[in-house]
Parts: sequence; C-alpha cells; structure tokens
Amino acid sequence: MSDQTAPVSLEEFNHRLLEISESMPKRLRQCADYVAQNTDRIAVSTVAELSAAAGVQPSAFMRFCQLMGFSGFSDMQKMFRETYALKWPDYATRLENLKASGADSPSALLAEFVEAGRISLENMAASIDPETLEHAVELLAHAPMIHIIGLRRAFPVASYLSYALEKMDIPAVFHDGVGKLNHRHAIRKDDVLIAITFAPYSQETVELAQYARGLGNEVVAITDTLTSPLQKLQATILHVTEVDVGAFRALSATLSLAIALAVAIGARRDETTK
Amino acid sequence: MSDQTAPVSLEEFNHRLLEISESMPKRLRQCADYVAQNTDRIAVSTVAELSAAAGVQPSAFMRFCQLMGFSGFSDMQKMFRETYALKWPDYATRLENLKASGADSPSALLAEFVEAGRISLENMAASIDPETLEHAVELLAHAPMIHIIGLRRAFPVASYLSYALEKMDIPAVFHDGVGKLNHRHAIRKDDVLIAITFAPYSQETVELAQYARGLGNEVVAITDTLTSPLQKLQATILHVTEVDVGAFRALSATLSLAIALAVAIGARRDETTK
DNA sequence: TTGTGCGTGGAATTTTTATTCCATAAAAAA
DNA sequence: TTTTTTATGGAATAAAAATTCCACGCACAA
Repeated sequence: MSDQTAPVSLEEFNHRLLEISESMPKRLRQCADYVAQNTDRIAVSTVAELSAAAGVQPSAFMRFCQLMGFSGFSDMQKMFRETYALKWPDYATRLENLKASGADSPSALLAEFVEAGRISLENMAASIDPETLEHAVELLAHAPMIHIIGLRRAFPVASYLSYALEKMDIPAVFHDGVGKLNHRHAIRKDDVLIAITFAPYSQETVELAQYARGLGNEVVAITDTLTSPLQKLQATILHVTEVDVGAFRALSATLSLAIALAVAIGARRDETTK
Repeated sequence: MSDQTAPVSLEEFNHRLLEISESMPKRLRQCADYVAQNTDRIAVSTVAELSAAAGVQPSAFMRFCQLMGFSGFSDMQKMFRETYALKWPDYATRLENLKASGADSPSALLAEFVEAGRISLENMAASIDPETLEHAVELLAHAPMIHIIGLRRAFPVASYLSYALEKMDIPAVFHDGVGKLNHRHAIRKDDVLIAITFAPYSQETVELAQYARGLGNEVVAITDTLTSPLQKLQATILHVTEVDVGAFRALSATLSLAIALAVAIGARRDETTK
C-alpha cells in the first residue's frame, strides 16, 4: 500500500524506522537493521544488492519498503536520492514559471536568490575539502606578499578579499585592472597569487595565473568547474559551485569562502609571528 | 569499447575529462561541461535524466561515457557509486565535520561563515519589506541613468551591482572613487542613486547621497542600521542586517539583495519598453 | 493434531533503464 | 561544388531492475 505517511526526510525516515522496527517479523527486522546501519547505500544500490547484503529475499525487502510507508523500493530510493542531491532545482525554469504566473514581483525574485544562496552555502559545506583549504591557508600565511586577481563576476570577491586582508595588515596587491595597468612584475619570489574566475573564464586572470606559475610561484584558485583552465596549472584549487537563478548568481558561497580564507590567513600569521 | 584506461578514481576521472574535453565535438562537450559541474549527480541519476539535464540525447551521453574510457554509462556510474559513501551526510552533519577539524582550523571558520550567511539570508527574507523593495525597483526602472556608490566593505556589493546592470544593458555609472575622481556632476535630472554603506559609514557615500538628494534626485539606500545617516535623507531604504563572525561579515544577504534588485530592474524595464 | 493465518522464498511479470543501430545532417576534405 | 568523413537524433532492442504473485512452511490456537 502506498501511504499518506511516507517519510519525506531523513529524520522522518529514522523516526519511523525506530517506531515500527520493534514489531516487525524476523526478515523485515533484518532489513531494518541493515538499513539503519547502511543508510548511505540506499541511494546507490538496487533491491537485489541491498536484500542480498541484508541476507533476505528481494521480495522481503520490498515488503519492508512498504511497511515504511513507501509504495515500493523505487519510491523509497527516490527520497534518498533527492535528499542527497541537495535539491538542485532548475532555477531557470523556476524563474520562467514565476514570470508565467505573473508572480515575478521583486520580492519573489529576492526569495529565489535567498534560496539559491542558501543551497549554494550548503553545497559548499559539502564540497570544500578541509585539507585543500588548510593547504591554501598554509601557503598564503607564509607568503611575503599576496596577489589577488578576479575580474568581471569575480571582481566583487577579489575586492572583498583585498579589503579584508588590508584590514588585517596583511601585505596584498589587488590586480584590479584599473587603467589596464599590469602589475605582474610586482610578483616576486615566494609570493602567492589568489586567482578567482568563473566560466566563462576571463583571459587576464588565466594569463596572470599562468605567468605566476611560470615563475614558480604558488597559485591558489577559487573557481567553479572541473574544466576550469586553472585546473591545468597544478594550483591549489578551491572549488565552489553556485546555484544560478536564470543567468545570474548571488555569490553567497564564494564570498563566504573568500572571507573565511582571509580570516584564516590572518589567524595563522598571528600564530606564527608569536 | 571498454577500455584499459578507464578511470578508477575521481582524480583520474577529472584528469581524463580535462585532457579530452578540449577535442570533443559539440554535444559531447556539453556532456563534459555538465558532468564537470554536476559530478555528484552521476551516482544517483539515470542516463535519461543526465542527458536531458545536459541538453543532449541519451545516445550522445552514451558516447561520452565511452570516450571517457568506460564501456558504457553503467560502467561509469559504478565508479561513482563506489566512491559515493563519503560525501553523503546531510547539511548539519557536514557542518559538524567542518567544525570538528579543530576549533580554529580554516574549515571551522568556514563553517562559521556558512552558518552566519545562512542566518543572514533568512533574516533578510523576513525583514525586507516587499513594498519598499517594489518602490525601489519602480524608481530605478524609470531612471534614465542609475548611479551606484559603495566603498570599503560595501564596494564588492556596488561593483557587483554595476556588473549586473551592465550585463543587462542598463545605463549605470559606478562611482568607484578610483583616482579620487569625482563623478558627481554626472548626476542629472531624474537619475537615481543607489548608495550602499554600512557602519562605520563612509563619508564619501553619505556625501554623494546628500548631494543627490539636494538636487532633488531619488536615492535608494542599502544600509544596515536604523541609525544610518542615510535614514535622514528620506531615501528609499533597504535594510539588511548581516550576522558577524568576529569582526567580519560575509555579505551573503546584501549581495543577494543587490543582485535581486538588479534583475528586478531589468525585468521591469523590459516590461515597460514593450 | 489439525486447521488457520501470517511470514517467506522464489519464480513470473512488468516496468524502467541502458545500449545499439541506422538514417540523416553537418562539417571537412578534395 | 562534390565527396568523404564525422557527428547527431531518434527509434528499436536488449538488459537489468522492480514489483507482484503464489505456493509452501512454520507457529500458534483450537
């Protein structure tokens, strides 16, 4: 029987599991126990695999899913896949819908950006590798001078980074491209460059990163995809994927990463100075 | 053709992707780009879903998998399903993990900013008055020219706003203060100024707002407190409170507001032009 | 002990998903 | 421009997975 009470979140799922596993017959109990201990496998396994691992028949596992309130295994798996996938809604179509329904008021738009920002932040929490971040901080904390470049969409991030570093009296050069002046010769031995760029990658940023790398300097990159041209430079890459709303993105995650990076550098330098 | 060189880890996969995505024909490139940006979805999706999301036919996606060195999609998916377990926990758990890596580690700091950003976004969603926002959009959509000023901490916001307006072909002047040049005389009749400033309010911003107001121009202000000097100017005030982490803040909410404002202006102008 | 009913295993069926194939279109070479 | 090669879309087919069904076993009650 499909069910009105089918769990829609992990919490609900666990709750229900606890609630009913007591009164289950032997085989179904086995399912419950296995599932409780291997919740993470559900999204990426088949009934056959799971039932075998739990030591029961597929049909038994099936009955278990139904007892849990789902219509079947697929239904249950869907919940797990969705909660894992961090609900990456298609904002482009969502915007279309908004407009179509005439509800494209500024506040509705704002709500979309708020939601996109929230999801981006959550995604970043998952995708940033603590070790890479640590490594980036370590590199930057020991740099005699930090160079920063980020143009177009990345410009706000770069400028905030500069601002934060300046506030903490950390020597930094912002390659802001004003007047097409090129500060590349300011890059000296042991300096580290922070290059920020998103698709479509701006050429100046990529070039500066290549130049720095060519000199043998370390480069810390904040970028969005795996196909970023900075990937090839063996730079230390901090990877942030922002959720787009239509053709725009809110940069919430990227800015949070930038400021966290800056503050961490500041803290690390204070430590080593003492 | 299955292949001796089929990647067996994420690193190998990424490497291969980078290596060959250059030389791919259009559709397969689309696959590569989509995959690069949504690696985490592979484990939990079907070819049909992925290909649709990438905007190609299933058969094209299939060919992509084979180019990557796998015998087919299933083969590729297997790799992702195997390495899946690590990154599955939910948002709360992941934040815990980030924090767990040491009290003042960079990742703990990042977690703080993520959390602060999330709260700021939520607060803003609640505190922005739809009517004020609507009013601001209305004013700005009819302005022959939009002037933008925001310095120091507000500079990233102002620059992003300029960037977004420019992208939408909306006439705007960014009073960026470069070279201490003053563009105040560019403000003409009916132009509207967006002034962004946070405590401690930078004098230049306040002065420009006062000047514009003196000329009889409308001013839309993005600011943080009730005591903001812009409050006295009878400007249209959008009020955002960001949560601080120590002495720093992540600007997530402010930036979301700014981009939403820009997009709303763009949409409104399109409407009225038709 | 013998009937009744829930629990179970396994095979049959249905549905979904992956994969291949081919005709056509586009691009490159001649 | 014509020929040849390469890429593409879409439908046909094959494979795999989910789901149902039913006959059997086992436990408990009469």
